[in-house]
Amino acid sequence: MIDPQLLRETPDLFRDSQAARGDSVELVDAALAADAARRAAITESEQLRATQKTLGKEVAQATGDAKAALLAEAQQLAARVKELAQVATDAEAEFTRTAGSIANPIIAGVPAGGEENFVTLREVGTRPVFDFEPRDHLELGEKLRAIDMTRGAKVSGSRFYFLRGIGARLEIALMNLALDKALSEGFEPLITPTLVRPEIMAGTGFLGEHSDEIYYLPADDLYLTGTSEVALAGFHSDEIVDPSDGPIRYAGWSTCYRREAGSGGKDTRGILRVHQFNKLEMFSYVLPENAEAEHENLVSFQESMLQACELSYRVIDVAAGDLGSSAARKFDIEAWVPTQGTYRELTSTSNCTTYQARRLDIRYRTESGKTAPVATLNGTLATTRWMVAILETHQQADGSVRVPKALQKYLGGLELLEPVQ
RNA sequence: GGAGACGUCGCAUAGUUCGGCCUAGUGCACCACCCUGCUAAGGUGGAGAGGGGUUUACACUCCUCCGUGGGUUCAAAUCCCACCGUCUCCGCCA
Repeated sequence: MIDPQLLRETPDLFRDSQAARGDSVELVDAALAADAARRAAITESEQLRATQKTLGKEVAQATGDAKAALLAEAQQLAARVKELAQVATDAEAEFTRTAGSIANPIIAGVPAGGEENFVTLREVGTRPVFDFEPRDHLELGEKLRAIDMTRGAKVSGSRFYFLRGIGARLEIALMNLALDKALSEGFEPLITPTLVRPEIMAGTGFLGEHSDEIYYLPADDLYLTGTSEVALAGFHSDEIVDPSDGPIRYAGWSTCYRREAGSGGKDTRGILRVHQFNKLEMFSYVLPENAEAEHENLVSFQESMLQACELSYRVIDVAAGDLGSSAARKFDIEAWVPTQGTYRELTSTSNCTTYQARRLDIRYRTESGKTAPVATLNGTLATTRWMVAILETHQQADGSVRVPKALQKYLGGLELLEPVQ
């Protein structure tokens, strides 16, 4: 939810943002009109309500004929109060509907346009060069007996898989490397629920544009989360928190579920795009004025993870039209995937400013003692998908895979993953 | 799944019988000041959340909030219904 006061004071900020995203600019004017209507309706309704309360007290004290007369008057007034209350409720709902569909205004500098209009901020590391024909991650995974797609499909359908043996160990190692990184940066680890209530799902903004991406359990009216961001944002919903001494940081470890409804036929090979995977997610609650600095922090933590995995990558500033409605800016880090000859997304980190917090009612106390919404940020620290880049980047001619130094201690000192006959 | 008890402004509680004097009282904790020869005690005052109006701001003022959402009524913390949550017992179950 956007800031209604900011909307009133600087509507052009929202018009420009909507335009850069390729969203409706007219929505801004509709919301402004709805806001004015809403406030007028509230004022009228509340004034009449005040009259009714006064009259009610007179009724209680009156006796006899006077009471009967007052009662008749009060009855009529009650009907009118009810009408006006309904008008106010409707006006409020209309404002919520229009203003609620306006996306978080983008931060100055975010490139306008769609998916292809991203700006590359930097490229880091050297792309691997092979003197043999490199194998893709699935072929490597099968040779190492690390990934089993066939049995995954047998048990659960397409886009499901088993991580097996060294594959299972490699994922756990990666997750633990990420967890230690998170701990060293002051994140409190949380193992989160992966089934959440509708209001939490809606509060994080996933029920809008992404609703067909989400698994839903109608018998229980619960949603399976596609990221622990949902639970981490809901963690402090309806609370007043204190980020005055620095960011409140959580690292959420969870399995993630995605329907991949709109991606039929895309990335069908291997574990690049699957229905279920594991992820360590960073989440920060910060003072609004510190949000951009924290955003840079999260990116730097991610970069150190990619560097620890000895991957070649680029950091991109995602274009406005490719941002979720909650994000005011998003940086993705994409790793070089040799057999695809391109970069693929391994992390994503969004600055949601106060947009998400306003919807989930997460506040802090300002110095004057008032409450105000905090800013929230989230970003990936590791996921199952990283194994794609790790396997392909560090492969050798015989199908073995070199283990990045930083991961070795999480694999009992293992330096090389070797094919299983 | 069955039976029962419960849910009040940070915490703890009063109020619900029988609707109006609840503008929700009290204690603890908290903040400011005062007093006090000192990590204590005492005194005075302040202090919940959300939203309107009016303000540069402060202040003032009005409305809403007693788990959530409906309903009855001139009037609901209080009566009715549904839902959510917590606890106890029983049943079932990795």
